[in-house]
Amino acid sequence: MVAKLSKDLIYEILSVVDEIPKGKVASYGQIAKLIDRPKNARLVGKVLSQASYYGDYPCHRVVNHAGRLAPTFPNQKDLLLDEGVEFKKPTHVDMKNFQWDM
DNA sequence: GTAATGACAAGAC
DNA sequence: TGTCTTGCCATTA
Repeated sequence: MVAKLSKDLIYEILSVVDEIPKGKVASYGQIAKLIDRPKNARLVGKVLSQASYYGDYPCHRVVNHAGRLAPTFPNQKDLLLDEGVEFKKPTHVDMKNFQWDM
């Protein structure tokens, strides 16, 4: 227990993250919209930073709108590559082909 | 109550 | 995609 965010937010966000199909990535904005909070993209990031504490969630499939990975999660790239997600650049995912298509 | 912070988004160039 | 600016929102001090 490091920082208690709204349990509602955490549950909703992690619930969506858990639905991201393997080999795909979703943007914070996408998730924010799915939880009915289109402007809470930043909150999503905060919750995700603690996601590992609340449970086992594929937070590595969540990237920002530019396809960049989390600054505190360097291993994220490796995990994505292992799932088939390609990187156009060392720091950017190929969003065009691997963004979660709903 | 106010200010600062953050794994961001969207628009403009 | 990259960088800069503005906007949003919840948490923390």
